[in-house]
Amino acid sequence: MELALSLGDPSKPFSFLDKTAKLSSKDLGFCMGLGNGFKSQENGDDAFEGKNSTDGDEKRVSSDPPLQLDLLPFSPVPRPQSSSQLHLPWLTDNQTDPWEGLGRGLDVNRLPLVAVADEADEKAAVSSPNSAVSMDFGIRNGSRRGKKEVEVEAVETERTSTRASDDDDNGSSRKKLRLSKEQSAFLEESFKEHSTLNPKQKLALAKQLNLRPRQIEVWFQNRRARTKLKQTEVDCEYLKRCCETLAEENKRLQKELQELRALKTSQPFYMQLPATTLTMCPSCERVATSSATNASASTADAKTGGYPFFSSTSNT
DNA sequence: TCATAAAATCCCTTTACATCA
DNA sequence: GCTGATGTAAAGGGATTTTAT
Repeated sequence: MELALSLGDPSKPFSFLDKTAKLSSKDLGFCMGLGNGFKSQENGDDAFEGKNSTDGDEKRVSSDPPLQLDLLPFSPVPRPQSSSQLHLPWLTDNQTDPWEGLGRGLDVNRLPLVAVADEADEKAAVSSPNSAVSMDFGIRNGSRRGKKEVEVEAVETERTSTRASDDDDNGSSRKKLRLSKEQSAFLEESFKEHSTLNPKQKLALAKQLNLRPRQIEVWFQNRRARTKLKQTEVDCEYLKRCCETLAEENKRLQKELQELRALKTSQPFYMQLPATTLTMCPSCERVATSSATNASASTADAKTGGYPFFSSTSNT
């Protein structure tokens, strides 16, 4: 689906696409895009890919519009911290090894043993999606949490690990686990950088967070969906306001037109003045200003039987 | 070069579970 | 403790793209 609506400057109907235009609330014009079809320029795969432009995944066009909302004159929520602080594995441009920096990442005190493990461990991680190691993530990360929270998480750890073992027994049961705050935060940071992942990045994240790649994938899918939903809500709100504004404007113009018509009726020769010439299409009765000269106005008078409003010029 | 199947990934929708008031 | 609302992880399905044959 693709919906584009443009009011205002026709030369830049989609100024938000070139990312440089920031529409202000003072601008009468606005542009918006909903739905699919726009490649995210902001994502600029290179920044995400580092040098891994040969992965093939970068060719995929993100169907999401840029995350940043250009419709409304609000300031986007400032990012709490730069990605460099987190050292996301793929953010170092000169990095050829995707695993380089994993350990630096969240400074988990060398926590993710799986991060230094070989590929064989990935399968192990698959079988234990949310093991105690990952649940311990935040604690080792030095996050300040209350005792209760830690206790809850401990219980949750036990529960999830139990569930995981249950799932191993019964693969048909749907497992529902809560990602830890640290995992969510890290995923959020990753998402801020790029809303889509290539397989390498997915694997890196999975190892970093000790989750299954499928979980990373699903999380990003759900996250994109949430973003899109919020975006749609904001867009709808803005469109609603625009609609109201336009309705008011229309009402005002209609009223003005009515007054002019009344004036015309009461003062047939009012428009002998060399003022701005108004033209009206006789068929659709739309009025528009024109640069008509007095001469043309007088010509119109002749053609319209002395009614200067009705110019022969059709501006519709 | 073209056709095609397989794989991967996406989005969308739905379901199921966790949490909270 | 029960219940409804909400949030979200996960699954399933269809569409699209890429790749190998």
